[in-house]
Formats: sequence, structure tokens, C-alpha cells
Amino acid sequence: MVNYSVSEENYIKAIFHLQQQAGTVTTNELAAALHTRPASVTDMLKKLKVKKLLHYQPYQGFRLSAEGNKVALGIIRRHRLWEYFLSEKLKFNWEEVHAVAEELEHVSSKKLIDKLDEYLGYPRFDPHGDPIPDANGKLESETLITVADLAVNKAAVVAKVSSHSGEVLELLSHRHISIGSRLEVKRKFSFDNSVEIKMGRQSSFTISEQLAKNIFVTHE
Amino acid sequence: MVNYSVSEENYIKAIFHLQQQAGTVTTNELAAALHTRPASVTDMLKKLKVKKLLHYQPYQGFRLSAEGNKVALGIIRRHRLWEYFLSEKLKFNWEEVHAVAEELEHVSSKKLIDKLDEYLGYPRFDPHGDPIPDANGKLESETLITVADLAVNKAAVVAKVSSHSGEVLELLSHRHISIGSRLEVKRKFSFDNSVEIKMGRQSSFTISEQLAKNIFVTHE
DNA sequence: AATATTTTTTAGCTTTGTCTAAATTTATTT
DNA sequence: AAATAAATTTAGACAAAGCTAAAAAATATT
Repeated sequence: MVNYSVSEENYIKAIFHLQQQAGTVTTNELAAALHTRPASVTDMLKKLKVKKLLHYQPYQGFRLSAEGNKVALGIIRRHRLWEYFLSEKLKFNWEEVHAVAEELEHVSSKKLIDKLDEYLGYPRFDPHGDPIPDANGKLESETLITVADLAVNKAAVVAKVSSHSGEVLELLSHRHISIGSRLEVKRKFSFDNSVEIKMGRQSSFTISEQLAKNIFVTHE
Repeated sequence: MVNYSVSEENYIKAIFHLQQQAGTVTTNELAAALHTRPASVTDMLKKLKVKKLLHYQPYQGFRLSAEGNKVALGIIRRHRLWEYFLSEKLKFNWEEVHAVAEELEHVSSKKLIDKLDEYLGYPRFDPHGDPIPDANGKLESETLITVADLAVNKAAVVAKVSSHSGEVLELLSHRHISIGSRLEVKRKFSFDNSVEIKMGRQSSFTISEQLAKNIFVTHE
């Protein structure tokens, strides 16, 4: 087991997430995601290539190698276990866990993480509904649909939220929407694709298309 | 609240511990403690002085300023709370907690530490028996004596172990001596100052002066 | 197809924290 | 009190990770 610097780990994790979208990642994309400059990204790409974590040809975009993916899943495992711990045990709010987990994830003791996993009871999903890779880096996958795609009058359970930005989480928490919330689509407005939903005994309310596309649910 | 680098924190912590002994610290001492070179120490001393964490005149030795002490106690608080967590909740062994806490202590979120403290039930001592500074940096102090100073036939309880080196911990664990163990001094041999002690129902055994001086106890 | 624009890379500089080797200061011997 | 030894600091280099400005490659536009 090799150890990577905090900086290398942040790059690896960001590439992993970006390549989920399009399969391959560009220099500018990554620079934006990491709030850094394209030139700095190029520098790091060369280092990660030498370490065989990356498939990369200058000017051609890049993606993680098999080994790179394995490293990324290790980091994500640590991140999500800490998020679970912070939320479940220390009673942090939803929107606070991410920033702290971002720091804790770089503590790399394998034994620490495996014991933490055991202590937490081998949770399968973090507080945002994202699956937690197991000790072998295996990731549970589920077919989820967004509220935007949910049929009218269908009930569903919130399983995941795709964006972890403070703004989204603030809005969700204002609406009392969290992982596990049961909701039902009452109406869809084709003008702006906004969606009227109802939760429990509350009166129904409307959410934007943008938000609806960020709330993932499983059919009941 | 300013933030300090991992390296700065390690220097501050090491200086704090070293100055407990003699009041003031030398360049070579600190270099040895940090497994680094005296020249590197001098470089860092200059930086810490600029940040007003250190009283330092070239060639004259140095010690932490009031502010430096405050920072050190914050780091020690984090370290000892994590040690307690690892030992108490994750069931790490005595001798394993230190190395992992060494990494966790640099995660600096104040909220994280205060919530962890609350979750753990505001423990006053870490697994080695060292007091944990409170949220204001206040440190409980007790007057402890070593087994070497304990009178014959006096019973006492192990409260603290001064050295955290693997060798000492290995020896203690072999003897089944841990924080809270009750023991009684049976005899002292003036030839080499070794001490015969008895614990519970076990037959008595002899420990070296060196070890006896590293085991701190409170009178019963 | 030639030009313009965008993206990416290169070149060269900065900071942090480390190192070695040499110089300097302090302490110890004789 | 010199001379020697030990401790400390300075000078100069290096690696990691970032930056700006300029060059080069790929894409888009006319």
C-alpha cells in the first residue's frame, strides 16, 4: 500500500467524480472543480501518470487507471464513513458533515477505517444516500430515478441527493426533505417543468425542475 | 483563530512537551525529538518567532510564549480526545492509539472536537492517564509520585505512564500493568534500586529502577 | 482553407519545509 | 587564556504544489 499526499488524494477523488459523468475529464473541468489553475492541473497529471494512477496523453483528456480507481474508492470509503459518524454519532447537521469529512478522509490508517466501519455497524449509505464502498473497494449500485422523472401520483422514498452544495442542502433542509423522506408527485407543470410534491401530512408545495433533478428516489 | 500547518503543530507540541522537563528547550533536543536536523529546527524557530508563538534569541534556547502554550494545549486536547475515542470506542490497544491520534490531531475543526468531547462524556484522562485539556485549554494537574518513590507496603493505583515508547508499553502490557491497576511495593533493593511489587493475586515480581520511575501512581 | 478562439501545456518564479556543508558562537579542557 | 569541542546558525540546494504569462495545439468560425 502506497501513501499519497493530501493534494494527490484531492485530485484523484475529483477525477473519479468527474469521470462518472462523461467517462473522461478535461483539464479546465478539473481546475474548476478544485478551484485551482489549469497549469497546476497539468503539473499534477504528469505526476499521477508517472505513478500509474492515470491514463493521460497531453491534449487528449484523461481518466483514472484501474489502480487509480481503487485508490479513489478508498478515499471515498473514508469520506463517507466519517460523514456517517459525524451525522449519526456526533449529531452534525447534514450540511456540515461534508467539510469536516473532507479533512478526516486523509487520515489513511487502514485499521482505523476498518474499526470505524465495524463500530458504525457496517453502514451501506452515507447521510447523503451515497453508497459506502466496502473494505475491498466494492461499491453498491442502485438504479435511482430523479423526482423530475417520477410519474404523477407515484409515491417514492428519497434515496440520495446529487449535489452537496450548501445552497441545495439549505433548500432541502428548509423543505424538511432528507434521506428516507416519503413523497408523492402531485402535478407537473410543463411550462417550466416545476413539480408539485406532497410529503406526509404537510400541504403540497412546488419545487423547481433544477431541484427535482437533484433529488433521487427509489420507487416504493 | 489562526490555523497552523501540520509541521508547525508538530514543532509546537514537541516544544511544549520538552519544556515541561527543563523549562527551556535546545535546538539539538528538539531536532532529536522530531527526527529532523538542527538546521531545520532553526529555520522553523524563526517562523514561529515571527508568529509570536515562541520566545527565542539565537543561541540562547527557547520556550513557547503564552500564545504558543495555548496553541499547544489545543493540539494536546485533540490528541488525547482521539486517543480516548480510539481506545474506548474503537477498542484499539494501548500501544496503537498514539500513532493514529498523531494524525487525527491535525484536523482542526473546533466544532468537531467539542462535539467529540461531548459524545465521549467529557473524559478527564486519556488511556495513558494523561489529563485532557478542556475546551478553554485548562489542564487538570495532580500530584503524582512514581513507583520508585512509593514507600514499602504502600498500596497505590497506576495513574499515568510517562514514556509512550513502544518498548515501555510492551513491557507494561507483558506485566499486565495498565492505568487503574492496583499495586503494592514489597521491597526495594538498594544495590540497583529495583523494586519488588505485587499486583492482586499474582505472585510478586521485580521491576527495574528505570521502569519504576516511569510508572506514576496516586496513593490509595 | 485561413483565421480566430479556446484549451492545454511549457517556462519560469514563489513558498514551505527539508537537507548538507560551512561558518559562527558558546562551552569545555588543558 | 588558548585551544578544542560541541552546539547552533547561515548559505545554498532541492522537492512539492501552487501561480502567471507566453507558447503550442486543438477547435470553431468565417
